[in-house]
Amino acid sequence: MNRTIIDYQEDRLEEKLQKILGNVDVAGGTCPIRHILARFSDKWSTLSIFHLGDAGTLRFNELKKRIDGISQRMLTVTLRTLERDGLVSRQVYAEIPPRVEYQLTDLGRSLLVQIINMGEWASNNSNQIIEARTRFDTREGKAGNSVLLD
Amino acid sequence: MNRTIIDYQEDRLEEKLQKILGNVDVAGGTCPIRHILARFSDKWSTLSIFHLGDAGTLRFNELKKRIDGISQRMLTVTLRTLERDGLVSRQVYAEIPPRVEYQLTDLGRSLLVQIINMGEWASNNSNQIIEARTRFDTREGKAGNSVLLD
DNA sequence: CAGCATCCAAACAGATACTG
DNA sequence: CAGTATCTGTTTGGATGCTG
Repeated sequence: MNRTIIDYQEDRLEEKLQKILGNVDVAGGTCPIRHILARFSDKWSTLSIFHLGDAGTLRFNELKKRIDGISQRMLTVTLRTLERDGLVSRQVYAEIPPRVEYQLTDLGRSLLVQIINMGEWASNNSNQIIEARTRFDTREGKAGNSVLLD
Repeated sequence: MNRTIIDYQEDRLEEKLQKILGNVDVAGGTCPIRHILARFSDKWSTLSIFHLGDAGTLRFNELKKRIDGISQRMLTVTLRTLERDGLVSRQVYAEIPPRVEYQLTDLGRSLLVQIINMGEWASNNSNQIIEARTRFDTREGKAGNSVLLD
Protein backbone atom coordinates (compact mmCIF):
# COMPACT_ATOMS: atom_id res chain seq x y z
CA MET A 1 0.00 0.00 0.00
CA ASN A 2 1.37 3.36 -0.97
CA ARG A 3 2.09 5.99 1.61
CA THR A 4 0.67 9.42 0.92
CA ILE A 5 2.28 12.72 1.72
CA ILE A 6 -0.19 13.06 4.56
CA ASP A 7 0.99 9.77 6.05
CA TYR A 8 4.52 11.02 5.88
CA GLN A 9 3.57 14.26 7.56
CA GLU A 10 1.81 12.36 10.32
CA ASP A 11 4.91 10.25 10.87
CA ARG A 12 7.19 13.19 11.21
CA LEU A 13 4.64 14.94 13.36
CA GLU A 14 5.13 12.61 16.29
CA GLU A 15 8.87 13.07 16.06
CA LYS A 16 8.65 16.85 15.88
CA LEU A 17 6.19 16.97 18.74
CA GLN A 18 8.53 15.03 20.98
CA LYS A 19 11.29 17.45 20.16
CA ILE A 20 9.18 20.50 20.86
CA LEU A 21 7.71 19.12 24.08
CA GLY A 22 11.22 18.30 25.23
CA ASN A 23 12.28 21.90 24.78
CA VAL A 24 9.22 23.88 25.68
CA ASP A 25 9.21 23.54 29.42
CA VAL A 26 12.86 23.86 30.21
CA ALA A 27 14.39 26.02 32.92
CA GLY A 28 11.22 27.21 34.58
CA GLY A 29 9.65 29.07 31.68
CA THR A 30 12.71 30.84 30.34
CA CYS A 31 12.35 28.95 27.05
CA PRO A 32 12.76 31.48 24.25
CA ILE A 33 10.42 29.67 21.88
CA ARG A 34 7.35 31.04 23.58
CA HIS A 35 8.65 34.58 23.34
CA ILE A 36 9.32 34.10 19.66
CA LEU A 37 5.94 32.57 18.97
CA ALA A 38 4.41 35.65 20.52
CA ARG A 39 5.73 37.66 17.57
CA PHE A 40 3.65 35.49 15.28
CA SER A 41 0.29 36.43 16.55
CA ASP A 42 0.61 39.82 18.11
CA LYS A 43 -1.91 41.89 16.23
CA TRP A 44 0.30 44.92 15.60
CA SER A 45 3.43 42.90 14.91
CA THR A 46 1.79 40.84 12.19
CA LEU A 47 0.19 43.86 10.58
CA SER A 48 3.47 45.77 10.64
CA ILE A 49 5.25 42.85 9.04
CA PHE A 50 2.53 42.47 6.40
CA HIS A 51 2.68 46.11 5.39
CA LEU A 52 6.46 46.33 5.40
CA GLY A 53 6.56 43.15 3.33
CA ASP A 54 4.12 44.64 0.90
CA ALA A 55 5.64 48.11 0.58
CA GLY A 56 9.33 47.29 1.02
CA THR A 57 10.34 50.49 2.80
CA LEU A 58 8.13 52.76 4.85
CA ARG A 59 8.55 55.77 7.08
CA PHE A 60 6.99 55.89 10.52
CA ASN A 61 3.91 57.86 9.55
CA GLU A 62 3.44 56.03 6.27
CA LEU A 63 3.21 52.82 8.24
CA LYS A 64 0.91 54.43 10.76
CA LYS A 65 -1.48 55.48 7.99
CA ARG A 66 -1.59 51.95 6.60
CA ILE A 67 -2.22 50.19 9.88
CA ASP A 68 -5.76 51.14 10.63
CA GLY A 69 -6.35 52.07 14.25
CA ILE A 70 -2.84 51.74 15.63
CA SER A 71 -1.81 54.39 18.13
CA GLN A 72 1.51 56.18 17.88
CA ARG A 73 2.65 54.57 21.08
CA MET A 74 1.87 51.03 19.97
CA LEU A 75 3.56 51.53 16.63
CA THR A 76 6.67 52.76 18.41
CA VAL A 77 6.66 49.87 20.85
CA THR A 78 5.98 47.33 18.11
CA LEU A 79 8.72 48.61 15.85
CA ARG A 80 11.22 48.65 18.72
CA THR A 81 10.43 45.06 19.55
CA LEU A 82 10.71 43.97 15.93
CA GLU A 83 13.96 45.89 15.55
CA ARG A 84 15.32 44.36 18.72
CA ASP A 85 14.50 40.87 17.45
CA GLY A 86 16.34 41.58 14.21
CA LEU A 87 13.16 41.34 12.14
CA VAL A 88 13.02 44.98 11.07
CA SER A 89 15.81 47.41 10.27
CA ARG A 90 15.62 51.07 11.21
CA GLN A 91 17.50 53.66 9.19
CA VAL A 92 17.69 57.19 10.58
CA TYR A 93 18.55 60.08 8.26
CA ALA A 94 19.99 63.13 10.00
CA GLU A 95 17.75 65.64 8.31
CA ILE A 96 15.28 68.26 9.36
CA PRO A 97 12.53 67.26 9.54
CA PRO A 98 13.77 63.85 10.61
CA ARG A 99 13.28 60.86 8.34
CA VAL A 100 13.30 57.27 9.58
CA GLU A 101 12.83 54.35 7.26
CA TYR A 102 11.82 50.85 8.24
CA GLN A 103 12.06 47.63 6.27
CA LEU A 104 12.09 43.92 6.87
CA THR A 105 15.42 42.18 7.32
CA ASP A 106 16.07 38.80 5.69
CA LEU A 107 15.02 37.21 8.94
CA GLY A 108 11.87 39.32 8.94
CA ARG A 109 11.03 38.23 5.39
CA SER A 110 11.44 34.59 6.32
CA LEU A 111 9.07 35.17 9.22
CA LEU A 112 6.66 36.84 6.82
CA VAL A 113 6.51 33.63 4.80
CA GLN A 114 5.53 31.73 7.92
CA ILE A 115 2.91 34.24 8.97
CA ILE A 116 1.38 34.15 5.52
CA ASN A 117 1.13 30.38 5.80
CA MET A 118 -0.69 30.80 9.07
CA GLY A 119 -2.92 33.40 7.48
CA GLU A 120 -3.76 30.99 4.67
CA TRP A 121 -4.67 28.26 7.11
CA ALA A 122 -6.83 30.69 9.04
CA SER A 123 -8.45 31.90 5.87
CA ASN A 124 -9.11 28.39 4.57
CA ASN A 125 -10.58 27.22 7.86
CA SER A 126 -12.34 30.31 9.14
CA ASN A 127 -15.70 29.07 7.94
CA GLN A 128 -15.39 25.82 9.85
CA ILE A 129 -14.39 27.71 12.97
CA ILE A 130 -17.17 30.23 12.70
CA GLU A 131 -19.70 27.45 12.20
CA ALA A 132 -18.32 25.59 15.21
CA ARG A 133 -18.68 28.71 17.32
CA THR A 134 -22.24 29.23 16.23
CA ARG A 135 -23.08 25.61 17.05
CA PHE A 136 -21.42 25.90 20.45
CA ASP A 137 -23.11 29.18 21.31
CA THR A 138 -26.61 28.12 20.31
CA ARG A 139 -26.18 24.86 22.22
CA GLU A 140 -25.06 26.81 25.27
CA GLY A 141 -27.89 29.24 24.73
CA LYS A 142 -30.47 26.51 25.06
CA ALA A 143 -28.82 25.17 28.19
CA GLY A 144 -28.81 28.48 30.02
CA ASN A 145 -25.76 30.72 30.20
CA SER A 146 -25.08 32.05 26.73
CA VAL A 147 -22.65 34.89 27.24
CA LEU A 148 -19.66 32.86 28.33
CA LEU A 149 -17.59 33.96 25.38
CA ASP A 150 -17.90 36.86 23.00
CA MET B 1 17.54 30.05 -16.12
CA ASN B 2 15.75 27.68 -13.82
CA ARG B 3 13.39 28.97 -11.19
CA THR B 4 13.89 27.56 -7.74
CA ILE B 5 11.19 26.74 -5.25
CA ILE B 6 12.23 29.82 -3.33
CA ASP B 7 11.67 32.01 -6.39
CA TYR B 8 8.24 30.54 -6.75
CA GLN B 9 7.47 31.19 -3.11
CA GLU B 10 8.57 34.79 -3.44
CA ASP B 11 6.34 35.25 -6.47
CA ARG B 12 3.28 33.92 -4.75
CA LEU B 13 4.14 35.93 -1.66
CA GLU B 14 3.23 39.26 -3.22
CA GLU B 15 -0.03 37.81 -4.44
CA LYS B 16 -0.91 36.30 -1.07
CA LEU B 17 0.01 39.49 0.74
CA GLN B 18 -2.33 41.52 -1.41
CA LYS B 19 -5.10 39.10 -0.65
CA ILE B 20 -4.48 39.20 3.09
CA LEU B 21 -4.12 42.96 3.26
CA GLY B 22 -7.35 43.27 1.34
CA ASN B 23 -9.17 41.21 3.96
CA VAL B 24 -7.48 42.13 7.19
CA ASP B 25 -8.90 45.56 7.83
CA VAL B 26 -12.47 45.07 6.75
CA ALA B 27 -15.52 46.19 8.67
CA GLY B 28 -13.80 48.09 11.45
CA GLY B 29 -11.82 45.28 12.97
CA THR B 30 -14.42 42.54 12.94
CA CYS B 31 -12.22 40.45 10.66
CA PRO B 32 -12.22 36.91 12.05
CA ILE B 33 -8.71 36.15 10.86
CA ARG B 34 -7.18 38.03 13.74
CA HIS B 35 -9.23 36.09 16.23
CA ILE B 36 -8.13 32.84 14.68
CA LEU B 37 -4.50 33.85 14.56
CA ALA B 38 -4.72 34.49 18.28
CA ARG B 39 -5.23 30.75 18.82
CA PHE B 40 -1.87 30.16 17.20
CA SER B 41 0.23 31.94 19.68
CA ASP B 42 -1.68 31.93 22.89
CA LYS B 43 0.68 30.27 25.32
CA TRP B 44 -1.80 27.90 26.92
CA SER B 45 -3.64 27.12 23.68
CA THR B 46 -0.51 26.00 21.89
CA LEU B 47 0.67 23.91 24.82
CA SER B 48 -2.73 22.26 25.18
CA ILE B 49 -2.77 21.44 21.48
CA PHE B 50 0.79 20.08 21.64
CA HIS B 51 0.05 17.76 24.53
CA LEU B 52 -3.30 16.57 23.17
CA GLY B 53 -1.62 15.93 19.84
CA ASP B 54 1.08 13.97 21.60
CA ALA B 55 -1.10 11.92 23.92
CA GLY B 56 -4.22 11.50 21.80
CA THR B 57 -6.74 11.57 24.62
CA LEU B 58 -6.35 13.19 28.03
CA ARG B 59 -8.50 13.88 31.04
CA PHE B 60 -8.62 17.31 32.61
CA ASN B 61 -6.14 16.63 35.37
CA GLU B 62 -3.83 14.59 33.17
CA LEU B 63 -3.54 17.59 30.89
CA LYS B 64 -3.07 19.87 33.86
CA LYS B 65 -0.16 17.78 35.11
CA ARG B 66 1.52 17.92 31.72
CA ILE B 67 1.22 21.63 31.20
CA ASP B 68 3.67 22.99 33.68
CA GLY B 69 2.42 25.99 35.58
CA ILE B 70 -1.10 26.28 34.19
CA SER B 71 -3.80 27.17 36.70
CA GLN B 72 -7.07 25.31 36.82
CA ARG B 73 -8.91 28.38 35.73
CA MET B 74 -6.75 28.95 32.66
CA LEU B 75 -6.97 25.32 31.61
CA THR B 76 -10.75 25.48 31.85
CA VAL B 77 -10.92 28.73 29.90
CA THR B 78 -8.47 27.49 27.28
CA LEU B 79 -10.25 24.20 26.75
CA ARG B 80 -13.62 25.93 26.44
CA THR B 81 -12.25 28.27 23.81
CA LEU B 82 -10.68 25.43 21.86
CA GLU B 83 -13.88 23.41 22.12
CA ARG B 84 -15.92 26.36 20.99
CA ASP B 85 -13.69 26.83 17.95
CA GLY B 86 -14.12 23.16 17.03
CA LEU B 87 -10.44 22.37 17.63
CA VAL B 88 -10.91 20.10 20.64
CA SER B 89 -13.69 17.65 21.44
CA ARG B 90 -14.96 17.15 24.97
CA GLN B 91 -16.50 13.84 26.00
CA VAL B 92 -18.25 13.67 29.35
CA TYR B 93 -18.87 10.27 30.97
CA ALA B 94 -21.74 10.22 33.45
CA GLU B 95 -19.81 8.48 36.19
CA ILE B 96 -18.91 9.17 39.78
CA PRO B 97 -16.30 10.51 40.10
CA PRO B 98 -16.84 12.37 36.83
CA ARG B 99 -14.58 11.67 33.87
CA VAL B 100 -14.08 14.10 31.02
CA GLU B 101 -11.85 13.30 28.08
CA TYR B 102 -10.40 15.75 25.63
CA GLN B 103 -8.86 15.19 22.23
CA LEU B 104 -8.07 17.11 19.10
CA THR B 105 -10.62 17.16 16.29
CA ASP B 106 -9.52 16.81 12.67
CA LEU B 107 -9.51 20.58 12.47
CA GLY B 108 -7.40 20.70 15.62
CA ARG B 109 -4.90 18.28 14.17
CA SER B 110 -4.58 20.33 11.02
CA LEU B 111 -3.91 23.35 13.22
CA LEU B 112 -1.32 21.34 15.10
CA VAL B 113 0.59 20.81 11.85
CA GLN B 114 0.69 24.56 11.32
CA ILE B 115 1.77 25.30 14.86
CA ILE B 116 4.55 22.77 14.60
CA ASN B 117 5.75 24.51 11.46
CA MET B 118 5.85 27.76 13.39
CA GLY B 119 7.66 26.04 16.20
CA GLU B 120 10.25 24.73 13.77
CA TRP B 121 10.82 28.18 12.34
CA ALA B 122 11.17 29.58 15.84
CA SER B 123 13.52 26.81 16.82
CA ASN B 124 15.66 27.19 13.70
CA ASN B 125 15.91 30.95 14.09
CA SER B 126 15.98 31.41 17.83
CA ASN B 127 19.74 31.82 17.86
CA GLN B 128 19.62 34.65 15.34
CA ILE B 129 16.91 36.36 17.32
CA ILE B 130 18.68 35.99 20.64
CA GLU B 131 21.88 37.35 19.14
CA ALA B 132 19.99 40.28 17.66
CA ARG B 133 18.50 41.04 21.05
CA THR B 134 21.87 40.94 22.74
CA ARG B 135 23.33 43.28 20.12
CA PHE B 136 20.41 45.65 20.50
CA ASP B 137 20.53 45.66 24.29
CA THR B 138 24.27 46.22 24.60
CA ARG B 139 24.10 48.99 22.02
CA GLU B 140 21.28 50.61 23.97
CA GLY B 141 23.20 50.06 27.17
CA LYS B 142 26.07 52.14 25.92
CA ALA B 143 23.76 54.91 24.79
CA GLY B 144 22.00 55.23 28.11
CA ASN B 145 18.62 53.67 28.81
CA SER B 146 19.06 49.93 28.88
CA VAL B 147 15.96 48.57 30.51
CA LEU B 148 13.49 49.41 27.75
CA LEU B 149 12.58 45.78 27.18
CA ASP B 150 12.95 42.70 29.28
C1' DC C 1 -12.66 14.59 39.62
C1' DA C 2 -13.80 18.49 37.09
C1' DG C 3 -15.28 22.36 37.27
C1' DC C 4 -17.43 27.51 38.45
C1' DA C 5 -17.35 32.08 41.05
C1' DT C 6 -14.97 35.69 43.02
C1' DC C 7 -11.27 38.69 44.19
C1' DC C 8 -7.15 40.99 43.15
C1' DA C 9 -2.49 42.18 41.14
C1' DA C 10 0.05 42.89 37.03
C1' DA C 11 0.50 43.54 32.16
C1' DC C 12 -1.43 45.80 28.17
C1' DA C 13 -3.01 49.39 25.37
C1' DG C 14 -5.44 53.97 24.26
C1' DA C 15 -5.52 59.06 24.85
C1' DT C 16 -3.16 63.12 25.68
C1' DA C 17 0.53 66.41 26.12
C1' DC C 18 5.15 67.58 25.18
C1' DT C 19 10.01 67.67 22.41
C1' DG C 20 14.51 67.63 19.31
C1' DC D 1 8.45 64.20 11.48
C1' DA D 2 9.24 60.88 14.76
C1' DG D 3 9.08 60.10 18.61
C1' DT D 4 8.96 60.20 24.55
C1' DA D 5 6.42 60.57 29.01
C1' DT D 6 2.56 60.05 31.73
C1' DC D 7 -1.94 58.88 33.11
C1' DT D 8 -5.62 55.81 33.02
C1' DG D 9 -9.15 52.31 31.61
C1' DT D 10 -9.25 47.48 30.22
C1' DT D 11 -7.80 42.84 29.94
C1' DT D 12 -5.38 39.02 31.67
C1' DG D 13 -4.24 35.55 34.74
C1' DG D 14 -3.13 33.63 39.36
C1' DA D 15 -4.99 32.35 44.06
C1' DT D 16 -8.59 30.82 46.73
C1' DG D 17 -12.92 28.78 48.18
C1' DC D 18 -16.94 26.20 46.97
C1' DT D 19 -19.91 22.47 44.33
C1' DG D 20 -22.21 18.12 41.89
